[in-house]
Amino acid sequence: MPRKRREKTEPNGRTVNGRTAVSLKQLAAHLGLSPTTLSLVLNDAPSASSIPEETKKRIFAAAKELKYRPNYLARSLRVQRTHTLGVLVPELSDGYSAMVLNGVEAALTNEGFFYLTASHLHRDDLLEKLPGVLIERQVEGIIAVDTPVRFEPNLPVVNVSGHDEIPGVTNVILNHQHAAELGIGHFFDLGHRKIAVLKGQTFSSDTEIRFDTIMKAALDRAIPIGKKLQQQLEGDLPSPEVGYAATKKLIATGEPFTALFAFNDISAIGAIRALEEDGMRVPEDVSVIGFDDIYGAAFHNPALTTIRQPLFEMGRLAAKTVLQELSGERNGNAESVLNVEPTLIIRQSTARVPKAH
Amino acid sequence: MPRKRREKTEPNGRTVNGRTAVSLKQLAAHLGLSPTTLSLVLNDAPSASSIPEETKKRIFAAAKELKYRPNYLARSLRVQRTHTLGVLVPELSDGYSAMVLNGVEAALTNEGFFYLTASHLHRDDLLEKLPGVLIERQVEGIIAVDTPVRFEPNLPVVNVSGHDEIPGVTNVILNHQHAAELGIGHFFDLGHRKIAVLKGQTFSSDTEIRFDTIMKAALDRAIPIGKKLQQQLEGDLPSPEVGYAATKKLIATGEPFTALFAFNDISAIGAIRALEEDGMRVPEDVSVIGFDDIYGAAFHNPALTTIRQPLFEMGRLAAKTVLQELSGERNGNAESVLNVEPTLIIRQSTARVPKAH
DNA sequence: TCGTTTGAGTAAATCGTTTTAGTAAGGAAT
DNA sequence: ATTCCTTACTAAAACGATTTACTCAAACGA
Repeated sequence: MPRKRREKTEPNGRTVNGRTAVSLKQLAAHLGLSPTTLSLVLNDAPSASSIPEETKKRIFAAAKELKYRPNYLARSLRVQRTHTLGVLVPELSDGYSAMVLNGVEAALTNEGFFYLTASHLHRDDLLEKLPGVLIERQVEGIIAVDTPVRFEPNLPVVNVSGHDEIPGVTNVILNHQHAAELGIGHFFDLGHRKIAVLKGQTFSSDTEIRFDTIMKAALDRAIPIGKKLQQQLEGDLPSPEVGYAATKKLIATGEPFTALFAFNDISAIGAIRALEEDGMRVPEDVSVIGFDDIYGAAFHNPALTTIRQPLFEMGRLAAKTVLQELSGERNGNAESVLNVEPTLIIRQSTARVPKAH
Repeated sequence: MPRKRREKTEPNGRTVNGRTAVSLKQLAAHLGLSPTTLSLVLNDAPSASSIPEETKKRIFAAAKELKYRPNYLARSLRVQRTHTLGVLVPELSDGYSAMVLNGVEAALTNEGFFYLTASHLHRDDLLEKLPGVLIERQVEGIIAVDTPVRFEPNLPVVNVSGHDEIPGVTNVILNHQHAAELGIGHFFDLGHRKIAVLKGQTFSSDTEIRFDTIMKAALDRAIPIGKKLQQQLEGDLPSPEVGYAATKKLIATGEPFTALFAFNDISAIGAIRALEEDGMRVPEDVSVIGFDDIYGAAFHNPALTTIRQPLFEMGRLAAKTVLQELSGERNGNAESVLNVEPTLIIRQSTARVPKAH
């Protein structure tokens, strides 16, 4: 049973269903006016002031009637602005990037901007290629989310959770010292002295400072964290699996600990599973702190105590910053770091150190 | 401390750092050739066969040296193809859309396509406006994810989890009968006869069939599900909160049940929390089945038994379908439904019905 | 009455490509 | 010696807007 719609597609790919999308020229012809006049009126240009209301009305009416929609491509080409950004992310389904993207979008839509997303999946070839492709498509700026910047930043570039100081790249980063203080401080206050740490995967831009600041905060409280209590996450699946595996290894060393500082919520969830499988209850036997506060952290069982990163806010800030550079309100060479603050969210995965210890 | 980079930004917004992005014309001038020749050679057009290797080499060399990158806008305008799709989603951070987007992207990147994402947040004004804006930007097709299609589909449109039969719109949908059979069948096999259901929010496109098929599957086994054992999710937060609230209400009715079929994993997680708060253990006292199998379902505590939707696959299929329509391999008016199959993933949130019942 | 405004528009260039339809020079064929 | 191919290119139109620099008529001022 054939259904109605596009009866035919022109060789050029343009759709013809009764009425092809009208161009300004066609609309002008229809009205017996020149495209110039229409453009002036439709865009409310200053020089349209001499055009009588009467004519303007006719133009608007015809535009509505024939469903005229300016071709953004043509306009962009002419005015040399695409109102489009490129966003580089490792992957979309890890909860982290999606939340940042949400913030990006919130900042962009009001300004009439859109964005092209490109996932590099931690693949070197894509990390090389994608920025160029985005630039070819005339994006006006690039937001790299947890992604190393390996291209010449000759357009506004903001790196969310980027830690390399690259001229021309603005980094939006969490105050990691503060985050580490909050986490370790919380453990310390609960009486924990044997703390283990899950270090992030090598490809994650936060891995190093998060680890270093945690070590420092612990040391400041005279709680050195030995080699045996450090485990690095391995594998690039955005699933709790990696935290699970790392925690298994941690347990296997035999070194006792009463608290575990996970790299993020996802790995904390995997860690808890591993701990419980080994007969250690959370938080009765071991306290666990996550990082990020993704959706779901609150509803995990036990609900995750975690260091919240304002991911939405970070995305929004990144986008706002690019927009400011574009509008000239901000100089791309100005201050290269924008800090955001973490919050300690105390839930059920942490408790006082067990008596035995 | 001023840093180096874009020393200056031209009034037109184009970057000038030493070397402006070169145009084909400039490259041609540099070589003493015409833009035509370069275009022919660079695109390896058939008529470039008469150009000697020597010249071709010069052209490629110069292009590389001056970092020539064709302006995609100009090209798109000329050839009337943007190689860009628009994707409409309710929200990015709910895990569902992100997963579908992942699949979309996987199908697109090999084909040189990109996509613009637009979230409508269930807002009517955005649902009206966004499709038009995407079309203005000359997207070649639209993928609507769990989003009603309220615009004229005069370009390829695929709706993921869309259930309205709209001429010209292809729906990618899960085989819900099968899904319901799997879930209710599983409960039945475990001995459950008192089954409660969480119905989705009204705005979700899957709400109706999912509910209807579940009711039907239950009835087929002579287990009618009374009004009191049905609760509808309310609120549009993509968080377990809504499942939690609905389950509280369910409990409040006093009607006993030993199994709960949640609308999705997120709400299942909230439901489990509510149940446990009320002293009912999962799965010992109540069995819970989720839907979707999002990341995290496996690592929830208890691990969620769930009906998996192949979300990645659905995204990929949607994108592939649009591409096929564009290439003419597929007629947009052909078969309007593409089915994908669910899988029952048995984990820890379901068990045999307790003896007492 | 002549020059100057003002009003109501328009022609043409432009953005950076692609593509169609050539051209001009040299050699081969007749 | 003329025609006809090749070879190696190029001019110009086109895509669909925006924008600069006009034109032409009527009205106004002196």
